[in-house]
Amino acid sequence: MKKFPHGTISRALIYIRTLAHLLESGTEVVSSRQLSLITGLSDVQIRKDISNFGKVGRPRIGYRTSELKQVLENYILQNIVHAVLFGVGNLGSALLKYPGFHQDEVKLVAAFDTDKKKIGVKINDVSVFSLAKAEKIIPKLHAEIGIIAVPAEYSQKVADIMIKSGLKGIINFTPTTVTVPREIIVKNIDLTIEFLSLFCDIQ
Amino acid sequence: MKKFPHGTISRALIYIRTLAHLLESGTEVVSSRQLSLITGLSDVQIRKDISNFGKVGRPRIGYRTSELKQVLENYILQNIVHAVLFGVGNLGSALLKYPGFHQDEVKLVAAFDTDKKKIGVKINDVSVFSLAKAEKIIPKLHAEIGIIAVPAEYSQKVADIMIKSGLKGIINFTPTTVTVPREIIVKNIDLTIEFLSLFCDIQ
DNA sequence: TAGATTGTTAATCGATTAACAATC
DNA sequence: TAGATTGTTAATCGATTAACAATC
Repeated sequence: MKKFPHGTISRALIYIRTLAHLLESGTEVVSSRQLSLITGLSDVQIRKDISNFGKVGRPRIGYRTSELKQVLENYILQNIVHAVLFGVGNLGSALLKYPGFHQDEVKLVAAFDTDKKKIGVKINDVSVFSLAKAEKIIPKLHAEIGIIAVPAEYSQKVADIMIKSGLKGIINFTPTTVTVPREIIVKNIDLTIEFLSLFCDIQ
Repeated sequence: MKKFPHGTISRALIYIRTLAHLLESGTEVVSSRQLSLITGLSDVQIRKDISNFGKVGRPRIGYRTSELKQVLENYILQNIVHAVLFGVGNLGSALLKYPGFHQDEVKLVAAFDTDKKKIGVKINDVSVFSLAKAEKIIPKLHAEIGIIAVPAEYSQKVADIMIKSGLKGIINFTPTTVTVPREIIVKNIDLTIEFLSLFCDIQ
């Protein structure tokens, strides 16, 4: 699954969504040009991306909507991603209720917090456990990814727990850099940086 | 502000944060090698990034912490970014309470919703207005960026209102593509895609 | 057949990395 | 001076874009 250019996976997910919409509206065949108009990406890039997954289109005709969707999903969505959440504050709660996760792609399987008022409750069918039990519970859950949504000063502590628990990927919503072994992959989603870099772009 | 490589701005914001921490702990001078160890970025990249902002370091010595922080901030943080929020649901409420915005860099100046129960309330000192009044209110606020945090099916409608209101940048949290004029810049933050692409990376 | 569209190979572009000269 | 570190110029790398051949 490593052989694709970096952005191809993200764009493939956009293609899958777009194809799902087209299928709903009964569109059976679609060209790269049409996909380009919908997604704003260039038709060349769309064809290049799709060619990574095999020769699925027909010259002169385009792509069969359902076939292309199937092919992309076979490569990318074979497995549901199981994630655990650390920190059930405002952001954490919003993530537990995030409607995009309620489809079949991403599933939050547990949440952890240190606040006794939160421990034991269920939010959107996900149980909140004591942070102290994380290392015991997580290995049983087959989770791959952990989400850091705690206050920034605890992010490293939580990251350490995640690594001990066997998680392989971390999504860090705090505005801090966490230090992890090389084989662990961290993705930082820093909202302030997103705003500021967009702001620089529009200047 | 356009002349910098694409990632330089984002990384510069990380440098600013790191330098702030170092300053707090009384570190007066720091080398690119030390910054590398803290941030996980390479020392060469750090020097290259910093060189975009002038010759601020001293060979053999390193960078003066406060001076470097000042220089980076002068380029990047001259202005506060003013943003307006569309949609005060779970995610929208979390954004209104996001502690990262309470510093000086990003300020949410208004929120809009269609739910009468929400209109008129204040969350974290930000007033929630009727969506119908957006086009009247926004031009008076000097806001630059709009945030889409409404249900996905309304994202295009909200984007159209944003454009009519004179906003120049859009941060779209819905898993949809919005169509906008070329001069408007859209940044999509699609949490499902973030999870899935991280998942692909760890496979 | 002619025309449209895919998929591939080559060219371009931008960013990262490496090498090294400048400098305190 | 010798050594360490910056900052710049050149090399590398990867991704995007362009050109075009293949094909229905």
